[in-house]
Amino acid sequence: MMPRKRKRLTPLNAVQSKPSFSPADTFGSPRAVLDGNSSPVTSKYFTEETKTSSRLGPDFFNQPCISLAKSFLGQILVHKLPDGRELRGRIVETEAYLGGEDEASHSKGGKQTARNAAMFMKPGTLYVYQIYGIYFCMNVSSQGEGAAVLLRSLEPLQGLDTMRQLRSAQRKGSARLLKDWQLCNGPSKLCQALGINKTFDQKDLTQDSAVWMEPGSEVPGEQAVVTAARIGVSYGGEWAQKPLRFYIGGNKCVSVRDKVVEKERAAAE
DNA sequence: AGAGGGATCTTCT
DNA sequence: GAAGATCCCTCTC
Repeated sequence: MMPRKRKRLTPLNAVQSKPSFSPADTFGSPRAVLDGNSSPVTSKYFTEETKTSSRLGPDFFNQPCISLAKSFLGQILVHKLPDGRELRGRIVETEAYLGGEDEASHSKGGKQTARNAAMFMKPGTLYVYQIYGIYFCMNVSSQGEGAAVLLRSLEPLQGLDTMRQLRSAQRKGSARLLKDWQLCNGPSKLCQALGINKTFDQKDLTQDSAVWMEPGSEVPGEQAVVTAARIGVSYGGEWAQKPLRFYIGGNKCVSVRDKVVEKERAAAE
């Protein structure tokens, strides 16, 4: 009968339609800190090799799922917006979704569908899917048939004001200011904050010009990594309990902390 | 601090 | 036709 209402703007549209700048985004000091990429880096004294070499390559992504999930902790995810602004976040929480045997994975039973095709593509391929009709979650394909790593939270590093805009766009109480640590502390929050949507599905992190990963300067040691059960997968039977979630202990931006595991950890000192 | 419900729509049974 | 790798708001303790 009646056509369905459509009132929502996609986050990316929202950003692009912004007046190209945000007062808060401009740095107070004349000499801005890291302006990242952008501007004409035409100095002949700086080869661009230093820049391009900072992207994580195929060798990094070509790891078994669990190994990759842990290795992601501390690395930097970057999205360069169409207008040149770069959004950066440090990965602090991930989940491993193994192949066919994993009952909680979209690739359970080894079934490949139009939606999960990216899970079966080469390591470093993004798998982005929509959930609950309104949010997105982003994964990175790893070694192993149908295996991928879900990115659950980031510590925002650069472009925080843009992130705040993107996150507030759809929120009712947008007047309420989000704290820095609340910008990316959840799988769909980080997608919203970085402007990641379905169009990023099947993109290659080792090749794409708009999205990539960089090696972080502060990578946690084994000691600092907390291993716990995955979130929101109760339908997965015994697989729901398996320790396939990893996060940096004590980091404020982790979405869900496992107090029991952390207590055991402390006791094991 | 924790429980409960609504939003919203693609995907697969 | 039902459920979902979520988030946010509101209500209650």
